[in-house]
Amino acid sequence: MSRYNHREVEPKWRARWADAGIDDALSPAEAMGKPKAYVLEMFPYPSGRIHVGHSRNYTMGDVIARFRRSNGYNVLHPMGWDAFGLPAENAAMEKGVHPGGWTRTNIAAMREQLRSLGLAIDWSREFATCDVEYYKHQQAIFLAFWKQGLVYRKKQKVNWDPVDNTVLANEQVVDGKGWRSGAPVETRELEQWMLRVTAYGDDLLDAIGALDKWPDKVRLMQSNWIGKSQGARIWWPLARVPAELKANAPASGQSHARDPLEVFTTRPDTLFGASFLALAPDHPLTKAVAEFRPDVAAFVAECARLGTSEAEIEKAEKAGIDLGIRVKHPFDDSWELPVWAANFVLSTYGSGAIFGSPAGDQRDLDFANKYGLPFKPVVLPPGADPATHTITTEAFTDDGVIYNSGFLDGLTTQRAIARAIEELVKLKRGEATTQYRLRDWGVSRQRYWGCPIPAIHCAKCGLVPVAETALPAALPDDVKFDKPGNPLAHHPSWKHTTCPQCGGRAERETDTLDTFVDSSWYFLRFTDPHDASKPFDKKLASYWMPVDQYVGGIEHAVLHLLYSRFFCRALRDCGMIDLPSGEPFKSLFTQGMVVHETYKSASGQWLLPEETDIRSGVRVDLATGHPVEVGDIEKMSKSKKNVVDLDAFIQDFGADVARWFVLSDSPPERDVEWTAAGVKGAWSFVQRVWTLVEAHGAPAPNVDAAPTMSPDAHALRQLAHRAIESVTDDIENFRFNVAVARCYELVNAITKLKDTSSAAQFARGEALRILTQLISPFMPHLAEECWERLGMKGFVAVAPWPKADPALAARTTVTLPIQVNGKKRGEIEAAKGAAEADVRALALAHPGVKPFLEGQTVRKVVVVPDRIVNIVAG
RNA sequence: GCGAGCGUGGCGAAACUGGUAGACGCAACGGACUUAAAAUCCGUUUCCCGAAAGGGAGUGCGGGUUCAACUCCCGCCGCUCGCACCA
Repeated sequence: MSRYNHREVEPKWRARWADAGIDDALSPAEAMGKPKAYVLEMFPYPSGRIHVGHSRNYTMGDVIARFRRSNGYNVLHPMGWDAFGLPAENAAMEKGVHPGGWTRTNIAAMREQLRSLGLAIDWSREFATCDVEYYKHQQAIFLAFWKQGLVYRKKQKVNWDPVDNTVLANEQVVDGKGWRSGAPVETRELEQWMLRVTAYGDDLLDAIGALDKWPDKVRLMQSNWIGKSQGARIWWPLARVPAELKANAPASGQSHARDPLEVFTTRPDTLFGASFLALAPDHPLTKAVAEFRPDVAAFVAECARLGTSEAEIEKAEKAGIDLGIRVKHPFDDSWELPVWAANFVLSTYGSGAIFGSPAGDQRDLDFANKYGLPFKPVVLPPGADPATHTITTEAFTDDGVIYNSGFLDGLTTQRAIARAIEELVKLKRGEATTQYRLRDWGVSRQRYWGCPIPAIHCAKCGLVPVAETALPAALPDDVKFDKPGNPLAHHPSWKHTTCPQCGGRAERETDTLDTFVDSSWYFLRFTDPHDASKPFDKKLASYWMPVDQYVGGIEHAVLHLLYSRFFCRALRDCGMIDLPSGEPFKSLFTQGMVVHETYKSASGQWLLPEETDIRSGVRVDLATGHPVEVGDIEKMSKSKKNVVDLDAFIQDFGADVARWFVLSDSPPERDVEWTAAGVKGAWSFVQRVWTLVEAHGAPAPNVDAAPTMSPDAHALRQLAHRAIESVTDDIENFRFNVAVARCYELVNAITKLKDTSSAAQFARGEALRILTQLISPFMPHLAEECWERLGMKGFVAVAPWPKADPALAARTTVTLPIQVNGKKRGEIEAAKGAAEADVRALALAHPGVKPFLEGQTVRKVVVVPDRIVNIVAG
């Protein structure tokens, strides 16, 4: 008997599939009424090589794609490359290679790796976002959005590295310093290109309700991100301001020295509990005061220093400074409150100012306690006594009844909010408003390796779109990374052009687009990937969209998904696609990571798993023989070296073992730990399946065997048909680990059947064919080899998915556990659907039950049909 | 701080709308085959008492609802994830 040789078998079948073109999607016409299924995994960034951890995401999508194909769907399952981005430029600076060349090399390597996994991907549709054939259409889309009023320019704060002369991404700021230069990062305002996502804010929020095939977690994260809150804006008239502020103010027009201070609140009901106003450190009024007060200037600088990383702000203790300004309470002109600047007020939300109502907000209370500001409770918790209720260090933030609050006394929180707003409107001191956390999307990046923004700066005409006929605005190849800043801006000739309107000399925009733009419509391009004249054909996109199953990591739960949802709405409204809902992804699955132990050598270096081995129970460093420190189990990552290389693994064990392993054991949404023992289990399963199939071969089926079938053989047939039902259901519901367990059960049952009669041979052959089909989405190469060995024609990959024979899958008898007072005392076999009275009689007469009923009165017998019997006695 | 989720054998886990807790895999142990080992095959394996038959306990802890709770409710403890202190 020959051992299964994956090194021969796997490439053989991949070549045959490719020759037959079975993985290519059919056009709508060729599909001839087949339903469509668009299955997509989030496309990868071509960072270099892939490790086994990456394979899980693609394998899950592949199982779904293959399963749909077997069930008669016209499947689109494409792959491409999210190929623009920072790492390529870093490589250019560090290794002196061209970002394009580096990216292409990586793509070539990763394509081969993905191919070797045996994924049923339509490679004819492959593209990379750095292909000019892709991004020129992105520029067209940008121009369409511009026409639609969704594009504008605005000054925005950025992290500026004064040494490298460049804008830094948040991840490039380490401890407030530039990662490369080490210089303290400055905040600068730059004119940035913006996309008006907020135009769709309400729709993006409301539509989340209809995304019923998305994880609740992601839906929640999306709605928190959009963050709609109802409340009021309130104007607080200035009562007293420092003389310097007045002196610096212009004589007329708007001025912080005269205009009321605007504050947003969701709790206008607590206005009578107000004890101070607090402004963000970069609020215009704070800055105005800082101009003549060194202590305020120092405070602002201190906040800016801490402010680069959100985590640091979070840990920072509440701090503030009195600005020497007094305002009048909106309900009582004689009541004056101090205005402070405080580090916990965000300039980017609302108006960058709050009123502090310490008894009803923990942050305000902490702040008031720290600086000795007064406070009084105004919300009475349910059941509390107004005479004794006090607040000291813990604020009461829930709903209650308002007191100590003049005309609001006695109202519930909700009614008091409405009443307070009514009064504010009457006094012209405020109004109801809706506030969003969602901000417009800044898409400008001052970098080379991205899609150029198709705009021209003309001294005469101002900002002018590049003419559509002049697209693409292609990236120049001859760029240098030898000096700081954006290479596009340094290029000697690229930016010089003529104005499309006046024909005069003008300059190209040198900003490129955020790579999230690239990934916001790639799934549309896959529907029509080679269209030279437009981004995609409206009919094709409308046929394939939405993506029926999207699979990816939870790390994209907010931005990528939100931007894609925005793009689809905007494209719909530009008339480019028929997608009434505007929703790109019908069903979303977020998969868990592959994790692995980490190893550190005696000298503190991270070690690759293959650089270690277990010697007499202890894991040692192969280079030195010293024991290694076994660290935490973490997500596979290059930096911790806890990765298993895909090529080496496939060479040793085969793609099928990797695919089977990453889907075994752990539920797909949870992390799975990669272990040598687990690999061994998957490997021996492959061998077991092959051994069974090999031994059985392809005997002529004995069709009239059934009447003389032994009970064991019949039981195998039943189990096989039940396995069809279960695995089908499990794949449908993303329970791959359970599907795997069912396949093990089937193999165990086939192994156990020792009967060699021809009827048993028939049952065994049937079970093996079923097994082969059930494992085919998981281990496609092995399945093809088995299919052939079993004498079947054609590819198992395209064979119709098996259907369970209801007569065999159905259960005729059931085992009913008998409980006495909830404790199991025996069980009986009964016909399915047996009469309740019969079951009750059998249960009461059961020998295991009787002793427990002696001397007891049977008070009740609960019979749950086909489930359980519980006798209540006492 | 806020929000969400999770907690089941030595380990990864299963258990449909409340109905036999621990399917399946790994590890471990025993056996067969082998000169031996690996591989493979056959068993055992939640814990405690017991030679066995059998009994008792058991799904983080404490309560509750129910004939019946891993599942539902209340209160704790622990862990993980997300976040922009969102006023």
